[in-house]
Amino acid sequence: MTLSEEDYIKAIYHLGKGERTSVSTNAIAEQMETKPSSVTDMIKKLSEKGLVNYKKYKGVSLTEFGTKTALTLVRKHRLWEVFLVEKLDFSWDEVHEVAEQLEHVKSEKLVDRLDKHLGYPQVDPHGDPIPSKEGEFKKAVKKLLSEVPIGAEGICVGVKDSTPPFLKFLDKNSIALGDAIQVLDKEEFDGSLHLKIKGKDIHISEQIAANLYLKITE
Amino acid sequence: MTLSEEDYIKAIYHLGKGERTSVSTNAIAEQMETKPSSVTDMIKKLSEKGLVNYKKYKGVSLTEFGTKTALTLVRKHRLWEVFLVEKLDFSWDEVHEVAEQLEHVKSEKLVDRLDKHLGYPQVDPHGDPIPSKEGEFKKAVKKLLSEVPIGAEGICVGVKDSTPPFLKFLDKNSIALGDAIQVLDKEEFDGSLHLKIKGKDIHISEQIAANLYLKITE
DNA sequence: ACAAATTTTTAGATTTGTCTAAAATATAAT
DNA sequence: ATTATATTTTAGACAAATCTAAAAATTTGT
Ligand SMILES: [Mn+2]
Ligand SMILES: [Mn+2]
Ligand SMILES: [Mn+2]
Ligand SMILES: [Mn+2]
Repeated sequence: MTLSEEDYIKAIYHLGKGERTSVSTNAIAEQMETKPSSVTDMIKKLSEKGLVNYKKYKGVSLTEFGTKTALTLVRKHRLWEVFLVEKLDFSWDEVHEVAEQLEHVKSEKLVDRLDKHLGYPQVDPHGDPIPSKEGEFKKAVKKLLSEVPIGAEGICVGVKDSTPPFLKFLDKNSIALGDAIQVLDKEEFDGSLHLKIKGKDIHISEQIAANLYLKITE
Repeated sequence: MTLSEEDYIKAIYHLGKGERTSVSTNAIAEQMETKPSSVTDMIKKLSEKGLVNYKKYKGVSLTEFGTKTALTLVRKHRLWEVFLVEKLDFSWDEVHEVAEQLEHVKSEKLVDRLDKHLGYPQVDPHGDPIPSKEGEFKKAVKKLLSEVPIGAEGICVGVKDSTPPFLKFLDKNSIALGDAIQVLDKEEFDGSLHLKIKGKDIHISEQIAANLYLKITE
């Protein structure tokens, strides 16, 4: 498979939310930052190769083989992201572009050894699950911190309230996007939470919790 | 620069032994496993871009810019080779193909961080020197172990006598291609050598030393 | 239901990198 | 110095991936 074919397969996978749903030509074009006519050409090729199901004007979906291929790519992408953050001290938000290139390196041994080197991580730096070699993985969901059960673990991936006062509050309490968060306890009384963030225990009000998104797997 | 352009530049660099000597179309074609006509086409493009000096029928040589580009690629290639051997436990002889792909990943930060992660290595697993970010490096020479001064360090890269008896001898004494060797002492009396190989001290006769090639830098 | 708007596909062109076959040039042999 | 051989370049073609412009099919709105 060429680099381009691989990126199309990944795009179709992500647009279909990993569920082999039908995806439109225009949606793919937008995702790939290309023209719909180019997408049609590529879809035909992928169809020939048995990676997608395609009927003219009726959208496209991944075959089982296509899904397997996509999962292998997602696995590689996310393992490289972990490598960049854990081993090379890249930050959360600068790994994607590089992983987008590294994912295309062809060597099964490389991926296996990388996985081992990283200690078989389950999630990438964005909290997204890493498929196993066999293509199995837990799904990730994004929830408000206030709606998550005690014991939950995840990555802080967004804010609901993005006004300066709230962002400043987060800064002052050194809570940042990309941080791993664990919910230690919840006060029934006021809905406030005890968290563990980067080793430290902190306490936040329900109002804060209701404005932070957590990505959790399982 | 495209992947293909990069591989051509590297090929010209290696064929010219890093000395900006003139290289023939056929030599490049052989190295790249392609046809001379394809090489001519590519040379024209590289010439347009100021990477090579080219006059019809008169061969091609790297410009200063081309040499700088080649050194950057060689640096990346060799750093990835070190990574594969040191961090992912690849063996000496299986890293080249993968590094051939990894070298094309575009991210200056990635290379810098990789270099740091590896502890700023000076040579790759084949004993070849790794150019600095500025493109400086020591040259590597291949010499018989018997002709090397006391104190020399290098990588065992070949045998002069490749008959089964000699290879069996090496096996029995656990000397293998790719091993780092240091010459500790030489007996004036019989020319025999004291070596350090993979932490262990061993003693070999001049006859053995005269059949082992060492790659040493500087 | 039918016209209008949108989406998707086709037709034809372009760029990159490659190829084969033939022509041009350079090198070697007599 | 000619001829023969080898090397290099050109001419023309092709596959991959893209684009624009136009046609076809689908969806939407009334
Ligand atoms: Mn990619
Ligand atoms: Mn990610
Ligand atoms: Mn390469
Ligand atoms: Mn090497």
